[in-house]
Amino acid sequence: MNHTASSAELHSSPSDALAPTPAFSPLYQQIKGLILQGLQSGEWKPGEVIPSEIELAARFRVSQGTVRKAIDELAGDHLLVRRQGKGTFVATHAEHHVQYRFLKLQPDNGDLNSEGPAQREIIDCKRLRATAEVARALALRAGDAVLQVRRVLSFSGIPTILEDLWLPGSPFKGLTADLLADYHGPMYALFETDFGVRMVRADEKIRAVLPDETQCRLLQVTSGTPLMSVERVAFTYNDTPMELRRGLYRTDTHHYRNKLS
Amino acid sequence: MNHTASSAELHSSPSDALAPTPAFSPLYQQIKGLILQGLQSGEWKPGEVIPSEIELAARFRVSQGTVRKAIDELAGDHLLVRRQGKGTFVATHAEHHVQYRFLKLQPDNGDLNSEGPAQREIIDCKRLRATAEVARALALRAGDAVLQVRRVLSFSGIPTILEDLWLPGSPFKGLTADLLADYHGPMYALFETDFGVRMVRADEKIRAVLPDETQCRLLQVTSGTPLMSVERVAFTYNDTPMELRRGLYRTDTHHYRNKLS
DNA sequence: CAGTGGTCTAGACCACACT
DNA sequence: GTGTGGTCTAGACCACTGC
Repeated sequence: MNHTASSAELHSSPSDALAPTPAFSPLYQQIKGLILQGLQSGEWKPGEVIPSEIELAARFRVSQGTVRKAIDELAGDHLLVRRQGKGTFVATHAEHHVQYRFLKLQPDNGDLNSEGPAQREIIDCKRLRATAEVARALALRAGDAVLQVRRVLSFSGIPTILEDLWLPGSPFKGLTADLLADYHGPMYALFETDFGVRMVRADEKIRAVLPDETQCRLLQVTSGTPLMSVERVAFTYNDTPMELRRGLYRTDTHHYRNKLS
Repeated sequence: MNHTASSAELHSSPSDALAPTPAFSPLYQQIKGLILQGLQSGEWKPGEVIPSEIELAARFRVSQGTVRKAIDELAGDHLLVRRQGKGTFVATHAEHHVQYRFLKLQPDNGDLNSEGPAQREIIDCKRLRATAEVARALALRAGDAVLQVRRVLSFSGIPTILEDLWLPGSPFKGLTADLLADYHGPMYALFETDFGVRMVRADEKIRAVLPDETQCRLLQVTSGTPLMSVERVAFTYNDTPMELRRGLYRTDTHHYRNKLS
């Protein structure tokens, strides 16, 4: 194919000469954007196969190598998963292997499987109006409808994590305490299947804090027990914030693990 | 070139048929290993350029594309840095841009530059014998010589981080409190220039704790103040542990930031 | 200008999964 | 066997750096 011609189609119009950058972007970046569109639009849903590299190359009128590089980057971002001989799949939080990808707390004896799955208890799930703080985190306006969920996770019967979640009201219309309680599996998997919201990345701010009275009761600790406060904002495609989560972690039997590189 | 012939040279001997895996590894992985050797052996030092892709391709008798893929992975691991038009460089902790790559604590008002560099105070630097715990972390034997360093980092005059470091004795022979105090820049940069030790990755275990009396004094906090305990093991090439570091972070004006993806 | 990394292509062949 | 992703090659051209 003629590369120059095709990239002219894909490039932003050269007429906006006012742009500070010439806005050149390589073909594979543009292909990446097109595949991303397919993911956002729901053309390919979590867990499904996307078309083969050859098909995509034909559709976008580029070489297979260019599609390959685009998919490589998307796989690197954990948006796609490649499986040799089978195809390329849309990543999902519902797989047993990568379950709890965003939960970094683990038992002190590195044995992740020994303690089994967490026991979950939904304390509360109510509809309310966003405070200024919640609105800012979720890119809403103060007063917009939000859902608040409070739950406790226990390991081996010991309450270990107390979480408060805030979710934007409209995408999560229909979410109830019962729905959460009945679902077995990661909450982010439920969000995918029932609300079409896939969490792609997250930002955490961590501090050491002391619990208030309510928190003491729910986590069964005394008021002087130091806890980790983990404030997380999770994003879908397009860097849209879709969840604010405040976690309180007991770190007497568990620790937060971070790999730096 | 004849690919099969060349990879036969690079592959591990096919005679060890007892290996559970056929031990097949792609050419670019083997090239990656060869470049890694050059880095470990000190053939190319931090901050220096490595030979161009074309030169390496000629040296290893493979195509430029194969060298490219090897370098791509090493750059992804932050072992190399590519600079278009200039060449490929060995990564270093001495660059202003990526300084403190492993320090995730930052001021609550996201302004990383406003507070300027940390004030450092070396409290102690002494030679002693490894406890069982330190020995395990550093892959030494209990009783082996180690160096222990204690220091405090302050931001805007507020003592914020108290760190204890343990380093294996032999690679760091000659490290003194004066050397540390006189050096301006990241400690890991000093390790590179003066001891030929480059830290490549690290593992952190984080907890919330309360300080003991000594820690209270050094950080100027009361005994009930919750602090973050950050236990880090840092590794050089070949996954060799070279540092155990226990940090105590005040999180009243700062927080630990973690990006999940 | 020459040299470097960055992109794109086309084609061959290998490894793996399913049927 | 057929189709998928994975590897390797060779060659062309682009973008950036510094002489």
